[in-house]
Amino acid sequence: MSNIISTLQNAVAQAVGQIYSEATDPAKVQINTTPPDFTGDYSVVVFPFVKIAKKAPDAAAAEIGDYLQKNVPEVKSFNVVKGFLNLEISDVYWQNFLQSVVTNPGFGRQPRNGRKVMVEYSSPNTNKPLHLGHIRNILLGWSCAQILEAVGCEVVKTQIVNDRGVAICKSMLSWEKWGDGKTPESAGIKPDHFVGDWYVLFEQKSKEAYEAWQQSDEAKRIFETNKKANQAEKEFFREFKNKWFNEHSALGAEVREMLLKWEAHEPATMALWNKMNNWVYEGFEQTYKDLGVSFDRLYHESDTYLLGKDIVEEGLAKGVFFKKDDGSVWVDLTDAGYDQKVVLRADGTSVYITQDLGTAQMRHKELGCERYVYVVADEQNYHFQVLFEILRRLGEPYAKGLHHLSYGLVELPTGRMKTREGTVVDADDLVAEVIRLAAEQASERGEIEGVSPQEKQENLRKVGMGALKFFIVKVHPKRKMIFNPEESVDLQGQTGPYIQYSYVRINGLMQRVEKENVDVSKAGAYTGIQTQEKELLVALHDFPNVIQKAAEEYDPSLIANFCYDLAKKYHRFWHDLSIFNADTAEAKAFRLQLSRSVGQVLKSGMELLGIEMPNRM
RNA sequence: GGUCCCGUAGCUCAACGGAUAGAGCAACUGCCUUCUAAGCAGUAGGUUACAGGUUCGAGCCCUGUCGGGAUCACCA
Repeated sequence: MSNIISTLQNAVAQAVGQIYSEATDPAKVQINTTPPDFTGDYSVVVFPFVKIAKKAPDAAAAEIGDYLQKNVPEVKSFNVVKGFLNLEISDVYWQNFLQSVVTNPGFGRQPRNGRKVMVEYSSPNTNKPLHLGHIRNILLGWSCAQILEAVGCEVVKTQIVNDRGVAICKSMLSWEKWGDGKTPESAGIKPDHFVGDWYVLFEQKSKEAYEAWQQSDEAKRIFETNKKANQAEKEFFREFKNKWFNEHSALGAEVREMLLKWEAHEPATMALWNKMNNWVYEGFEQTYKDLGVSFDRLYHESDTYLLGKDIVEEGLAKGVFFKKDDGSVWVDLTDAGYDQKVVLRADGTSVYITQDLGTAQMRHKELGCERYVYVVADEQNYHFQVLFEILRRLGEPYAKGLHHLSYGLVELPTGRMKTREGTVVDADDLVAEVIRLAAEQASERGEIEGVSPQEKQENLRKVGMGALKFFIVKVHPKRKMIFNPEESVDLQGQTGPYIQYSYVRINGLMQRVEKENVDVSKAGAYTGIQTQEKELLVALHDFPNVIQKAAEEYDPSLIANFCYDLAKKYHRFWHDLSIFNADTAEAKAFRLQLSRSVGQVLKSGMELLGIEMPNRM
């Protein structure tokens, strides 16, 4: 069944061609939904045609409207207000449309189109558990993957684990020195948190050592000789911290030693590294499971950190890179508005971007995707611009399919999350908290009959997670978002549970239809569609377009807003009109079918956001 | 300082260049004898940071200004 929008676009273009003898691109014809205060379902913007028509907007609108009414069977009537042509679509069209939705559970989704896309949406470090920032990253990425699948792409969901380097060595060293052989099991702590605790302890010990060192004569001497004019001691030492760690700290020396042993594959170090990383993976797995996400392919930095050196050779041969006297290799991107950038150190070791170049190439060989989407916070915008620019210059065949899905940082009402100040919101804590609050509010509301304890718990989990996920995913990715923990667990208003509740209402109706064996075949005979019903139909009709747009823009918030809007309209419909007790059998059947469609679309839309629907609440 | 992003109701967020800028939260007021009130309806709240420009029409596009953030490492 064809889309009414494109039908109207074509017809308007045809009308303009016939009446004014001027060709118009149908795709450029603007069709909007008519605002509630006016009569009509869709409105044609006729201003672009007034020049062609050489008439006043109202006159042109009337002529086009007249043509549409005569030539397009779906157009029942029209009216003209201030140059806007409002069209009313026939009930027959809406009846057919409703029927087509009811009989098509996959409404809104496209068949497979043969396009393969990779979405990398998690890249955690293995020294600490996941936090709120990771949650936004993960939810955005997961949702985009679902949306891309819905428009027909084959999606490969990947994770790249930063499992090596200084950070994990700190945790390792800390556990080795002070861990006393404890394990997550013996300590009764979730394994990734266990590892994170040793990292925190390391930082603490290091901080204490640094403060003690600052009292030494050596420190005073360094301060006096190196301080900037008028620089306070406190500020100087804050800036000096990294240098101190690298050049003066005993712990720092030990960490570097451990890193070297790791690079040399020293067996004991490798064993320790494996042990601790496996603890972390075990913990991550639980968190991912709680968040309801999964990956098709895992990459480890320990496997990829040496990649990219061939590319450097290749780039040198192609003249994209150049070598400096000291032997370091650079790329000059100043003509593209960027800087010069090192791609290989003088000693031949890689830098961050070298590794990313290598990984991109390796992954393309392996996966052969058309597009590669990296879901990474916007602090790395520059890095990805540079990375993509280099790959373009190298003539990599997939270069034009690279996309950085950049999202704004998550802040608390009190400002940025800071590890040092302990304001980081832990992912597991947050998940537990939203479910606890859902349970609390449910119990205030009283028991629901006929629900088993397991089912009840399952529904509470869905409601709690629905609140959390919707709160995060409803915000446009690009915007930095303020995360207010209290608001995130709200269950009323513009929230996940509000949408779930409309679904639960529908679910209740459908169960009754089943039980009472209601005959809905008379739905098609219903006449006189009400505005509350029409609103729903128009909204439903837009679902495929919204998915399409969300896919094009990598923007799940469009789906979230769509679902909220549809749920809101359904609640109004529910309140204003009787469904089971409708005046006629036709109205009852129609409203039940309409409800079924709404439920189906809401479920399908929320699924694209990674949000599940409870049966009861 | 260069580059990029963001400034919309007290707060959190919407609005393919289209009609009178919309929701939720918070505040106040109504609506459960009737399909689940996690709902519905109403009141109040705005010079869309500011100044210009482009056009039939600008929150959206262009220029400038002011605020906020990110980034400009041989760190990752």
